[in-house]
Amino acid sequence: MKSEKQARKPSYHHGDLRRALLDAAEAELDEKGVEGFTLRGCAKRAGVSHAAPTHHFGDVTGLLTALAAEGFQRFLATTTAHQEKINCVDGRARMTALGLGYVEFARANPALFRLMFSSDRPDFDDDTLRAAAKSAFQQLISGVGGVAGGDPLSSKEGRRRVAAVWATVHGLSHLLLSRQMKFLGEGDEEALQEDLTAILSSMKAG
Amino acid sequence: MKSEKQARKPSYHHGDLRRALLDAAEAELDEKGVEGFTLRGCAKRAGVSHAAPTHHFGDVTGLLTALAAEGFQRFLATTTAHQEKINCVDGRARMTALGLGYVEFARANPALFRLMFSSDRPDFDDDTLRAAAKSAFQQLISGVGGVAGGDPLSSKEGRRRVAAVWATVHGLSHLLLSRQMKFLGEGDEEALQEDLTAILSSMKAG
DNA sequence: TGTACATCAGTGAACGCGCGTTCACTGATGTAC
DNA sequence: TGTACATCAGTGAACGCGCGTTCACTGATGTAC
Repeated sequence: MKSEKQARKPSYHHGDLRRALLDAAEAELDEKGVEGFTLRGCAKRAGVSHAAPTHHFGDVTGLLTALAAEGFQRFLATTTAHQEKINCVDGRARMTALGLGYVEFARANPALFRLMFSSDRPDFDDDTLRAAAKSAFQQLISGVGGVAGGDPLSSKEGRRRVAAVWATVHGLSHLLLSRQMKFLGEGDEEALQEDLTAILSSMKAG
Repeated sequence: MKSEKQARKPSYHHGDLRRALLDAAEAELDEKGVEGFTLRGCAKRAGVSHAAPTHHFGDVTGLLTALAAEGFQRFLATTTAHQEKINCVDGRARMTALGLGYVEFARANPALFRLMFSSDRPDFDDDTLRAAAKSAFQQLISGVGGVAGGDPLSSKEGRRRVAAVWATVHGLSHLLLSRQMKFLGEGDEEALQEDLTAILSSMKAG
């Protein structure tokens, strides 16, 4: 069994390099962007030789795939937390909370968001990543569509409603991240929250 | 003066390499994606040595910047054409046409769209690119906001309306391009057009 | 409690590759006289 | 119309760089006896 003293002192073995590499990869991604991400930079940031990640992720695609999968898990946790926070059974209120969670996740994790939604570097055929993404999408779809009740994807109108809401939150996320929608919120965090809530609440989705 | 015969026969000088390189860059972008784009691949595609582009664009950033700028010009032309095609003065109809043009441009020029909206490889501080992007955005904002009349950005409600519509068309574009919104249109082009029109028309923007 | 040994998780040197860029050059073109 | 010359727009070889990956290795750990 590993004592605390052993865990603290510098050791040849890292302890939890997998975790450290995922954290480093996210930081690297934030700093360099998806396009500028490198395995070597990531290993350096984690304080290990650049060959070390191989033992945990195989190659650079493996690392980015694992990171994206974790991103979808955290995404799901964020939207779920937003829904639970309002503690309300009203479908429209829950939909708005979900949408706010979506945008919040993007703003809190810009690089991760881009990796998950706008990059082709991860392997989206990977089982773990597929499953994580599917869970997130399914919650989104059912949550958003739940305003009218039933399976939203079973009717043309339902699909259109889901598409409209999803597109709105996705577009807001992208445009806010790339700082193209500068006229919203006017620099004030509270004003931005108000604007987002108003936009989502006013959607004709029920 | 250059005769037609001279223009046709292979020559040491290209004739219009600048144009050819922009076309090649777009094809290269389509095939390899923004992340996989290289100057060398682009030059090869245009049939010139990989040092040739330097004379026209300086470096790889210069080429991508010029391509993005041209993208915004074509973007503006597309949305304008969509508006003019309906030949109608009704603000809501014009807004819908604008939105359809936006999505259509993205679908017709996926790689270019990503370069313009989701990449950091072009130099967005470049004067030409800034001007082209500004024109496109301004037409979008005034066109979308024009439903209610006046300057949409001068009131909180106006800004929110513009944001909602812009986010919707931008989000639709992204999600359609990355094939994440598979339940829309159901593979049929006509059905997709109907869906998009319905979504845009139903927006509470006036 | 010791000891031998298999396995795990790192190191660091080396590899080949494709990249953007630079450079001296040269063929083609346009212009002055 | 001819000629000299400057400029333009290409070539192709060469450069250094950082990248991902491979490899033999070694220190650390866990386990069987």
